[in-house]
Amino acid sequence: MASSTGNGDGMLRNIVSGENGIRDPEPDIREDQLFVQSVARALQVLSAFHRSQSPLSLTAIAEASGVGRSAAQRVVHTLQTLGYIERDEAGRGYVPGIRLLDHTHDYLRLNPLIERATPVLLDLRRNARERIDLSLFDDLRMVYAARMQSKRETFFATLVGHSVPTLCTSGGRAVMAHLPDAEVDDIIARSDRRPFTDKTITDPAEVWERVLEARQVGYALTVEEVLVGEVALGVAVLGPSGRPLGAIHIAGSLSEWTPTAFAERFAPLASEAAYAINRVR
Amino acid sequence: MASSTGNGDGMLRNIVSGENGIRDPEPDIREDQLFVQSVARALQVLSAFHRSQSPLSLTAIAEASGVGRSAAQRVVHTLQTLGYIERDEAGRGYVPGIRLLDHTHDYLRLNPLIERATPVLLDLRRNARERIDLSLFDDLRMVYAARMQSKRETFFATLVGHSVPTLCTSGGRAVMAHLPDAEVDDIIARSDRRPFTDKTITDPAEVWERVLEARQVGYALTVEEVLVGEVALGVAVLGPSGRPLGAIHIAGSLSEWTPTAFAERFAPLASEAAYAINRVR
DNA sequence: CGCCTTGTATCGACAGACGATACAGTTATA
DNA sequence: TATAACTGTATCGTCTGTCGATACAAGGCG
Repeated sequence: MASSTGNGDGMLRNIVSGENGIRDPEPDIREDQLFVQSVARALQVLSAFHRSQSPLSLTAIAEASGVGRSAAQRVVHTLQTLGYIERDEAGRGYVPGIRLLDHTHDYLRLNPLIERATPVLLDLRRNARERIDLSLFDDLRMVYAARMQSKRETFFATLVGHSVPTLCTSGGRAVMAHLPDAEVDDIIARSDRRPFTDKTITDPAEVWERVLEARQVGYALTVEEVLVGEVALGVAVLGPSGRPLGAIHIAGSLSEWTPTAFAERFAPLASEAAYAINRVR
Repeated sequence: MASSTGNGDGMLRNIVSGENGIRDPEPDIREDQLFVQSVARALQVLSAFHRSQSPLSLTAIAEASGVGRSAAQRVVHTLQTLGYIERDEAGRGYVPGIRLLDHTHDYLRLNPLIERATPVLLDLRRNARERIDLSLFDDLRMVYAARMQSKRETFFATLVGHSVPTLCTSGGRAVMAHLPDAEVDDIIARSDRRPFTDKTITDPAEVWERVLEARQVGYALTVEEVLVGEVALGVAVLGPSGRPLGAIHIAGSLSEWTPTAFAERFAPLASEAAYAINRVR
């Protein structure tokens, strides 16, 4: 049941799952004088939900977060009191709490890129009539911060906070095109290579090819690398220093577009939008 | 220079500010055996940004969160290491970190209401061609969890996590219409009465009138109570037990609609959508 | 019906967080 | 230019507050 031919479903990553193939935030936490363990434990507990598709029981949280049962209990109690964790509707187990959205709001509000980008993206969506996303570059992954749907979408793919590997998304490749070679190598080397679909390109040489192409034309195009039937075009958005901070995506369906037609139609629009965002201070 | 005529700008709440008139989450935290102070401190530190419009310095965080400078320093250091706080682009001060969006994603993913509502809302937006929101009922406030823009919007009003008082929004009134009288009284009594605009209705009797009306017709309509020029229609979304969990909003501009025309056009659509969401188990 | 899992609660011991304090680097004021 | 007022960073000893162990009530399930 585990590995069959090697190209079966088991090898492909499931995009709807919380498991997005990105390693844990805590690689080798040094125990500084300044590093507060109890704070880290609290966030570990909250992070237990990253890998879950359903409400978690207390003991499930404990083992998922690698914290003792007692500690988990007390932390959960505290987080629940503060509204960061809630009981499930049905009363069976815990789910993340609504107070988390307050911090989401703070993050989005205080992110200058999002502020600059929002009006431009709304314009872009009106003109393009396809799905528009803004994703933020976070090392190995691109995190969606603003999503503007146009047609019917799968549920999970439309959520703020969803993240996909930098390696195999149009926006990620566009971002890599603006990074020094060494950093690109580094990202490719450290990235998870498991494919999402049969078309996902994860071979270092092939990825590099796409990155170089993106350097030439100013945008990156991916076809069915994350979602079957989807073509996506990404253009990087740069910070004042010229460093890429994220990317604009335009995504469409292969049932309506050929990849080349899609690129011809939307590359100018996306580039223009990215330019508008970069230009504003 | 403080209070002039009493109806000046100073009396109105600024919707773009982080200050949304909602009291702090911590009213009177009892120090249980089970309550972990250091966890609460960490979240207090993160909450310092709720009232800020710009990056905060270490000392600013300390005093905004009511935590000693030393403690704030260590907590910030930890949160930064974990990615929950970042340095500002310009290097002056701190802002919330991108890792917060991971928890946003978890919250949205694991919220069954959002899962059920998303496809319905996308349909609704396609049919209505106006802005569609899903807000979640959280005591005195309604928190926006999904936003589907259609036309140009002001930046801050479009963010996930934005919250507005239950008292004076269409969705909040629709929710109150499904609550027992005592709870409605309670909410009205505890709510902040500061108006957003000249048209904001905060008088208890008048609010009750609107709630009763919503009980009759099944929806609530607000005109310019939060944003000048905006008319909004809200319909409650119920949980399995019949308790209101949130609301669907449709919002339009008074430059295109009279309030009555807006209600006639969109009340059926919104009700139908809410019904579809309620129905699905 | 007893068994297993759920969440809740208490207590003593000692890990570890707290406040005080100090220092270096940068921006503002005299 | 001097100097004051900030920034962020770092160290240390005391004592606070968290940890693990342990126990118990309330459902759910065979």
